[in-house]
Amino acid sequence: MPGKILCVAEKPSIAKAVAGHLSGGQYQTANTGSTYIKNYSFTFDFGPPWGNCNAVMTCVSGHLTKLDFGPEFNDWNYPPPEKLFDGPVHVTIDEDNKAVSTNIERLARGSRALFIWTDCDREGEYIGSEVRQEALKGNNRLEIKRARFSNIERAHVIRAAKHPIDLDERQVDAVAVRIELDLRIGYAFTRFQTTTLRALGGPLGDATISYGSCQFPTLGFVVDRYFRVKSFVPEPFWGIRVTHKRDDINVVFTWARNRLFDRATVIILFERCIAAKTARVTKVQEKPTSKWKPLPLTTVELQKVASRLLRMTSQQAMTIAESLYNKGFISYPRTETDRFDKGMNLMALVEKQTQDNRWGAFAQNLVNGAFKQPREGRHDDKAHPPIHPIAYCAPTGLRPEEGRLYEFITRRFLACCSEDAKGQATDIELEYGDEIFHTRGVIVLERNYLNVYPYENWTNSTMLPNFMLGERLEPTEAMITDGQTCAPGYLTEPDLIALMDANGIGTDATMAEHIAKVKGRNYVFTRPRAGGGGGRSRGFNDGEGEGAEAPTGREARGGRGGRRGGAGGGRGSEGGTGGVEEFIPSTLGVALVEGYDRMGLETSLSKPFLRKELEQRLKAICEGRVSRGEVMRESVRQYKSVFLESKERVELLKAVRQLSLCLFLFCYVSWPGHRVCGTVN
DNA sequence: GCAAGGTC
Repeated sequence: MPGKILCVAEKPSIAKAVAGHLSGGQYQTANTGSTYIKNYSFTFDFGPPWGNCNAVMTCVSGHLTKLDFGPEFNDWNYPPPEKLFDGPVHVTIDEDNKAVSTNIERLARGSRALFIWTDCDREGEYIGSEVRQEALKGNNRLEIKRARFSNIERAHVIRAAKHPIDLDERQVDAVAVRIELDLRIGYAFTRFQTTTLRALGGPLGDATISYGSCQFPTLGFVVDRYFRVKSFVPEPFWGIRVTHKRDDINVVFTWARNRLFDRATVIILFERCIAAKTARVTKVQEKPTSKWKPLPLTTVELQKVASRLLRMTSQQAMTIAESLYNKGFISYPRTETDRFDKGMNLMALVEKQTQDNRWGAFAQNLVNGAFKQPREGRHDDKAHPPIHPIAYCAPTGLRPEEGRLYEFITRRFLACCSEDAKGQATDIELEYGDEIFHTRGVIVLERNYLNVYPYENWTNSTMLPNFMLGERLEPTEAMITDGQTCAPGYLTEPDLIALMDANGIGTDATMAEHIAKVKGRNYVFTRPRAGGGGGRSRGFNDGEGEGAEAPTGREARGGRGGRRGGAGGGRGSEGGTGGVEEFIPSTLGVALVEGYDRMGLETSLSKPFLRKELEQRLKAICEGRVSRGEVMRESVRQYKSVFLESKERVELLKAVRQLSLCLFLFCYVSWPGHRVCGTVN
C-alpha cells in the first residue's frame, strides 16, 4: 500500500456514514479517548495519484479550538475594557477536546495525506483548518486535501473521495475574523455595561448585562416593534361593498380599490355607482387554480412552524430535533437548504413510511405512482439536505413531543413528495358607475398533499350562481363601509425568527439560543397574547420560498363590512389557535436599546446594520476583494469608536451628577406616553 | 462572570 490516508469529519455521524460508503461496510472500529468519537479503518481506492490505500476515518465534534484572552485580562475592571479591542488573544484547546486533538495528531504521524471531510460551509472550512493545524503537529509533511460533498449519498461521497480539492483559505480567514471580533466586542461591551450598571446599585446590582453582536439586534427587533405598537395611531378608511342576491345566494363583490383614506372621495365615487343604477358583468372567467404544496423543510421554517403550530419554543424544537437526529430518525436538523438533490432516492424514504397507520396509506399511494418530485426552493447551503425522516419510528418509541415533531417532519416530507391541491376558480367582475368590483369562487377538486398535511387547509368558498358576460344587473345592496387601520401585534417567536433570518442575525443553529439568551438576561419577556388572537389577520408570509420579510407595518382591519372578498383562492387558514406568546421588552431592554440608538441609528449596536456590514465584509474576504487584516482593523476601529463614545457619555453624565435621572448608560428620557413595561426581577 | 459558532 502506498501510504495511509487520514480522513477527518466534522461530527461522528458523517464519519460513520462516509466510512460506511468508502469501505462498503467493511471497516474496523476502534475507540478513542473521546466517548463520542471512533476511528474506522478500511481500504479504499482513492484513484490517482493515491490508488488503493489504507484509510482511517475519524472526526472532531465541531470546533476544536477556542480563542481567548490571557489571564492578564481576568479582572473586569483592569485593564479597562477598551484594551480588549487590541489586547493579545490566544488559540487554546479545551480540556474536553484534548483527546480529540491527540487522536488526530497520533493518526497523522503514520499518514501520507489528510482528507478533510468537514461540512462544506464557512464554519466547516474553518474547522477543517483547525484539524489541519493539529494534524501537522503530528506530521509536518502531510499532504492536505479537502473532500467536497453536499449530502451523504453513496455515489456522491465516493466521487468526493476521488476528487478532493484544497481548503478555501479565504473562507478560513473570514471565520477567523468573525471569531476574533465577536470575542473582542462581546467581552468589551459586556464588561463595560455590566460594571457601569452595577455601580448604580439597585435591583441590577449583580446582574450580567451582556452584549453580543447577535443578542442585541435580537433585542432591538423586540423593542422596535414594542414602540411601533405603542406609538400607533389608527387611521380611518372607507370602502364600497356591493352585494347581489341570485338563486338565494348572497354574492359579495369587493371593491377593486379596496379602501381609501379620504371619506369625501369615497362618497363621490359611491354616488356615481348609485346614479348608474345598474352594474354590468365585465368578466366571467373559470380557470384551474391550485394551492401549492410546501417547500422542503429548513431549520428556520421548522422553528417557525414549531412555535406556531406545535406549541414549542424554537429552542425546544431544536433540542427535540437534535434528539431525533441522534437517534437516527431524521436527517441533520440544521440546514438552510430547501431543495432536494436530484440524485437523492426519495422514493426509498417514502417507502419506509408505508407501515404507519396514520400516513402509511398515503405513502403507499405515492409509491404506487402518485409520487411527484418536490418543489425546489432557492436556498442551498451545499452542506445538508432539507430536513426529512430517514427511518420509520412508531409513536410508541418516542416521547410525546418527539412524536409530534417527528409526525410534522414526516407529514411535511410526504406532502413535498405529492401533488399540489387542485381547484377550479371562478372570477367575476362588475363595472358599476366608474368603479370595478369583483368576487371569486373556488371549488376544491383534489386535495392531494392536504390529505397528509393537516397543518394547512383549503376550503370551498360559497358556491357562486351563474353570471353572464355582458349582462346588466341591479345590485341588491351597495353600501359604504368603514374601518380603521389597527396596530401591529407585538412580536411572536415566528416573527422574530423571520426578522433574524431576513437580517442575517445568527445562524439556523443559533437563532433559538439568541432568543433564549435575551430572555435569560431579562431584556425581554413573553406573555400570552391578549384578546383571543383569532380576529387579526397577520398577513404573514407562510414560507413559500419568497423573501422572509416579517410583517412590519400597519395592517388593516375592516370595520363593518370590511371583510376581504372571496374565501377561497389564496392560502387556507392554519390549524393552530390561541396560546400565542408575544415578546415584550423589559425596562432594562428598552433602556439599553434607547441608549445606543441615541448615538445614531446607523451605528447603533441594537440595530442589525453593523452585523450586516460585517457579514458583507466577510463575504468580501471570501471573494478575495479584501484581506483578513484590513477587515479586522477596520471593524475594530468602528466598534471601538462606538465604545469610546459610549464611555464618554457615561463619564459626562457622572460628571454632571445626573446619574439619578438616567436609568443607566446614557440619557434615557421617558418616551412621551410610554409606560415603563415589566420589571427586571 | 463576558460572544458566537460548531457539536454530544
